[in-house]
Amino acid sequence: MIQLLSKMQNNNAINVEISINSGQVFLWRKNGEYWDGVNGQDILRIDNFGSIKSYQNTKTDFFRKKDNMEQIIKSISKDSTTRKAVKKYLGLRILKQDPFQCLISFIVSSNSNIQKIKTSLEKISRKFGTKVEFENQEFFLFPTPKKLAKASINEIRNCGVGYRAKFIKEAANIIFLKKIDFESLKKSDYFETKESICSIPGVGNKVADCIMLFSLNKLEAFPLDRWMIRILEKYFFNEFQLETKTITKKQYDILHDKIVNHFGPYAGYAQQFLFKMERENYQKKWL
DNA sequence: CCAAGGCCTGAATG
DNA sequence: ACATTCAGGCCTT
Repeated sequence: MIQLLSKMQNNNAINVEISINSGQVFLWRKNGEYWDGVNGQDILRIDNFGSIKSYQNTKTDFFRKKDNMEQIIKSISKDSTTRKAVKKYLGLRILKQDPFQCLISFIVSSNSNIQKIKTSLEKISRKFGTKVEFENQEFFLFPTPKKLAKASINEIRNCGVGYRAKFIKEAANIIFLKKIDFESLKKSDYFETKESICSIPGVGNKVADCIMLFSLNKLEAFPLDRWMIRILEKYFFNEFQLETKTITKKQYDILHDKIVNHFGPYAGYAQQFLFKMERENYQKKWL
């Protein structure tokens, strides 16, 4: 009985450090016992128990506390590799980010790495975001869609994003003009949402899955980057035979279908646990 | 529909 | 030192 109780508590626990250091967010820093980070037009301060203090006093469910982790873990634990990852990184959560910041972050992420993504996004915030003071410290909010839509490509490029600068400007403009509305996409299904955001320049399959998983509540999204492909080849060779070396759009769709068949509707959580485990195995740096 | 090549940049590799 | 390669992809040909 006591064992059962403690097991349940573990499954619902939140590990802030692990969650933030899992490649989902970039504008975060450790301040003593707190983690401070930029989330759109808000700044969050989080303590070790996952309690959130918000600059805008918004009640954001940043750690998705409403997700039933008991059920999710049970659902995705279809194989020994995933069970191992879940056990090792218990408390890892999918974070519910500001969608616009998430969109820009993952456009920046393409063909890049965490250190550089972080540097670029910090420059973008500092240059185009509003400076605010919170808990006696200086922060820059993430720029609004309007601000980035009006910025020149050269100004954006100077933040170290290279050829992605024009993607960022065009993406911001699409959101500013409300050609795509995140709130309505939150209510749409996976395929409809994916088709919509893949129309944004700089957004392909992988980036779209990140945006959907980390900010639009699509828990079946399963971002397939080089690391995940490597993981599938290494641990899931029998489950998902990868037919070609390069993942074309169609191959990506076929593979995603197989993945959801295997892991179920919360496949995105499986992805996050596996990704975290493998990156730690290779001692990759986070923030 | 698929394969191949180009792309900003900076850290790592030789 | 200095050149080449490579990294959480995407777009064009």
